[in-house]
Amino acid sequence: MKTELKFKPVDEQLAYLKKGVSEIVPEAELRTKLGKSLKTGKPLRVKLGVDPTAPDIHLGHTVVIRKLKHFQEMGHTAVFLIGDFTAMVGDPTGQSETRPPLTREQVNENAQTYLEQVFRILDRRKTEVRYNSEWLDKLSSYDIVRLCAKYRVARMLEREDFRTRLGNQQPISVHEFLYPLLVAYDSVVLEADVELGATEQKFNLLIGREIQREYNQEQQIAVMMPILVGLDGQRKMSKSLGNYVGITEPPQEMFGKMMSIPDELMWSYYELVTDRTPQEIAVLKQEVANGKLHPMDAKMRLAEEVVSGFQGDDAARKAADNFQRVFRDRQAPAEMQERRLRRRPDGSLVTETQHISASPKWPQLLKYLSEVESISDGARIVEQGGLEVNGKIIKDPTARLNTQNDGTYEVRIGKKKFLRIVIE
RNA sequence: GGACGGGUGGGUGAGUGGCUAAAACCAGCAGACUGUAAAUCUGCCGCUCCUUGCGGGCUACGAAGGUUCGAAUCCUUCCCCGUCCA
Repeated sequence: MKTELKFKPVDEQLAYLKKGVSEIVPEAELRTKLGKSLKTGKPLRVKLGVDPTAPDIHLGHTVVIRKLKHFQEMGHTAVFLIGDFTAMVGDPTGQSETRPPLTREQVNENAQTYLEQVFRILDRRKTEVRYNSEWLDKLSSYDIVRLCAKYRVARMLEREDFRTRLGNQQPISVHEFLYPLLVAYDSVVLEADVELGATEQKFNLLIGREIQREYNQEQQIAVMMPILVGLDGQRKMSKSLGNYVGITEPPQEMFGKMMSIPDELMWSYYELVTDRTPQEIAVLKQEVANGKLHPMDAKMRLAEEVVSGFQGDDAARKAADNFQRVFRDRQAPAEMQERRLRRRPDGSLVTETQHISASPKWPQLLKYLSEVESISDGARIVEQGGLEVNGKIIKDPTARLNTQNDGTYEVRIGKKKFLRIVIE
């Protein structure tokens, strides 16, 4: 009896896997490996290492995770490596200065939330999850010295961020040299056939190849994805720059953020964070170019697709409707976040965490509700006409919450924030 | 170990005794315009209090002390970074 072919033909696989990819080093070798796995029926081990340096993942992280998913869909083994050890070392990539190291507790907490979020994309049952502390914790000083002996300082200094820091008279700590070596060692332990990473990881991925060779192992293929540009259209998406879309954000928020990207950027988003084929994307682009499709509509489709990928079709549909309503028709959203305040017998108000006077000034109230950064910030917004309460703009920062009202206030802060304050 | 240079607000970076909550630029925020895009224009941009006044208080120029009516600016000690020499 004939066994069913476990893998698709090499060319078909390659075509699928190459979507959106920025570089494969070396591509010919990937073809060879795919061929071999097809023949032997043995899946490739595809490594993606992530350092849990923050509790949430955002759209930028998903680019490379999606690529891992593609390999998974082709029947290969997705090895999702959590760099719980390396997160404490700190990756110098793209850093203009030494990163403050994280504690083990922070790292562990982050790792948990990461995983939950990652499985919104990857198939949980088919993913091999590993933690590099598993082996890195056990290395002796001797092992580490041996590992260091396998690489040269001159090569290390070739790396751009080291070079520029050196040139700018900025500090580089010795331990930062260790990071790429440890990551490379992970590949040795995991016997990775392929390692995924963003283009900025090229250096690390290539060291992986060299170190594997030193350990007499078959070398991994480096598959690199472009960096997702953030909402500002300028810099890489990152939490610290605030130009990101978190994948657990409420649908409306996500939708709104997606709509705020510059038009030209949407094509790269289509390519990197949706399942559209390159052909489909080309058609859309064409339609926008010749005026058949309004850029805003194209962007709305993108936003809806992205939101539905994480929050489901219904939520995405709703978010899109809401966007129409609020920003095209300039109405208050159908559903507003509601904040409740309780009035105590003595007249003062309480939130979940604090006491407020009986009729607070708006800037203060907003600060207590954490809707503005500080009271000064709130006052600023009010003075500049950014506050609307029950359809009326309030410009006087000393204006107070008037108590004669029925206890419900529909509030708009700036262009994007809406909430309903209910006093009970 | 020695010589020299440096540490200013989210970032770059001016300021060398009062006019400095600290130039300028970037980022950010609000408003106008719009498609919550981009570009542009206007304003704001430490925190806080009130009776919102060119009002009061507090905090801030690596840290701690000191000099002075007054310090980011002067002195002392310490910490940190870089360059060169060994």
